[in-house]
Amino acid sequence: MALSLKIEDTAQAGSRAVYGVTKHGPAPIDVPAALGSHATVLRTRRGQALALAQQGDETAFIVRSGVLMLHITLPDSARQVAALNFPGDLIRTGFAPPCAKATLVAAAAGEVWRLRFGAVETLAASDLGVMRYLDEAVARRIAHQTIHAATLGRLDSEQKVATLLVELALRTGRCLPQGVVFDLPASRKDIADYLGLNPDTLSRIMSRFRSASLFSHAERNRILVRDFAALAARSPAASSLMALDGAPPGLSTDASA
Amino acid sequence: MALSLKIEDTAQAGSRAVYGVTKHGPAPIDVPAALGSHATVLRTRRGQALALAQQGDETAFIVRSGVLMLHITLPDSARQVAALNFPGDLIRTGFAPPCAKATLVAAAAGEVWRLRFGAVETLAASDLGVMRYLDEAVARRIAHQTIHAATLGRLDSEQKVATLLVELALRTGRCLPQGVVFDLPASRKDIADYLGLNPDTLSRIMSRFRSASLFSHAERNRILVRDFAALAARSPAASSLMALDGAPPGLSTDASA
DNA sequence: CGAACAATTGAATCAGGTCAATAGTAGTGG
DNA sequence: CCACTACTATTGACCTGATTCAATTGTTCG
Repeated sequence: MALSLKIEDTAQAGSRAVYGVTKHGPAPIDVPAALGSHATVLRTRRGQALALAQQGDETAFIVRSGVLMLHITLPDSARQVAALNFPGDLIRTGFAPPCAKATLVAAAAGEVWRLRFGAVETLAASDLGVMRYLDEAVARRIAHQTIHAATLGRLDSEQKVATLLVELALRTGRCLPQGVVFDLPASRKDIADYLGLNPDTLSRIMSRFRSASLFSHAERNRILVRDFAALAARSPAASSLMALDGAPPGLSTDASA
Repeated sequence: MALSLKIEDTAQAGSRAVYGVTKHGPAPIDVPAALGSHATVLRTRRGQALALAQQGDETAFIVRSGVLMLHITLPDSARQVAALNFPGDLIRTGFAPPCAKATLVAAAAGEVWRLRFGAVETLAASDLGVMRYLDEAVARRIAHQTIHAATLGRLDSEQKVATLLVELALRTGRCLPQGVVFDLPASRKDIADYLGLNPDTLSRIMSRFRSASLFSHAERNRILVRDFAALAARSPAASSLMALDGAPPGLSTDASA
């Protein structure tokens, strides 16, 4: 059961994303190592689907690197990407609503720990650090979903896209002298499904932002934001996200003045 | 600290709602009594606001009866009702995103337990029942928010309203021979804010549903659904909600065949 | 009874969705 | 290395569902 990371998946386009992701972490609480010794380590590839439940048991997943999306499809309805999960985040079988098609899909190459939730509970009872992590992870997730609900329900499409970009910059971005760089972790379709837009509209808005110089494409699927503050100004959720996820060091957060 | 329910708040329009709410409960796990002995019991009145944090401490609220709404207002944005909380549900200070105006408002008269979250954690470490309740309550909430995200992001306005009515019927409805009865727990404005609609649109759709005989107004703010199955058929989330919250006994859930 | 407010409803507008045509971008096999 | 195919993304023209605005009706409460 102990960690045996003899996996070589520095494959494809994975490595860089991983570095970027793990590097900056004023993330509230670290994942207790105790959980690692009970986990099965999974290596994910972009697009790979993970079974949400392991042989009927309630299962927990902890993202170590990369990004995981939870896809939900209600009967007779379009798909919704319910959540993006970044390193440190926790997902449980019970988080997905019953009677809906739910899939956990890796958006980027990365590492995921899988645990039986029963084992996590047992651990939490004896190890206060684990309990704190669980409570903290869950509260952060709910706060995020709350922001996301406000985004879906009350923002117009430009604001929605700006909010996503801020979120990605905060959670997967690297700060370079020229600005913040991050990868779009999914296809236009997936991103549109996360924001409750359709892909055409999303594409239009990205073009609009690009021509307004809010960002530029370093290369395919990679985005460079020169002026983070200008981007943040377009998202009503920016300040909440920064408070929740922490701003990458050196960013214009403080320079908001 | 022990429960001292010497409160007479059978006031106003409260009583009936309360009965309806508490009666049918195939609700997954009951709130452990152990929590009650550490709780401050609050009596709520419709419209009353509760402070989300108690003197800076992380605070937990458990709804015993009535309905609580979490209002969120992102800067420069319209208000969003992030969640409706029914009996058995748990709310924590940490669930509200930082940097946003967050308020906990009672939609109906009822009873709420307030606890320091630290005390809850301590209790959970020694009492497995409490831990189970917490995990369960949190998972249910996230599953609900996931459904809500899909509702906000992917359903049209009729489906949104149908989904809300199903949710209310399941969680606060009473089954009478003529059908299911429940109260609208908030003003049109609040309900619209929950669904990401504007009040005019909501009103139009309610009228449309009424003239399609999907429901009738027994009295002001009270709704009678004769044919629950017909209503459920309009909401893609109906089956998920029924699986999550349990259908009121005698309802056409089983008769879906 | 009348004032303040909540809900309904119609008409005009617009943001975003739909459809369709085009242009990029892998990936594959000669 | 270069076609060739299968996708994914972009963009324009058009259309529709939802919002906005405003006028009206209904409800609550002093």
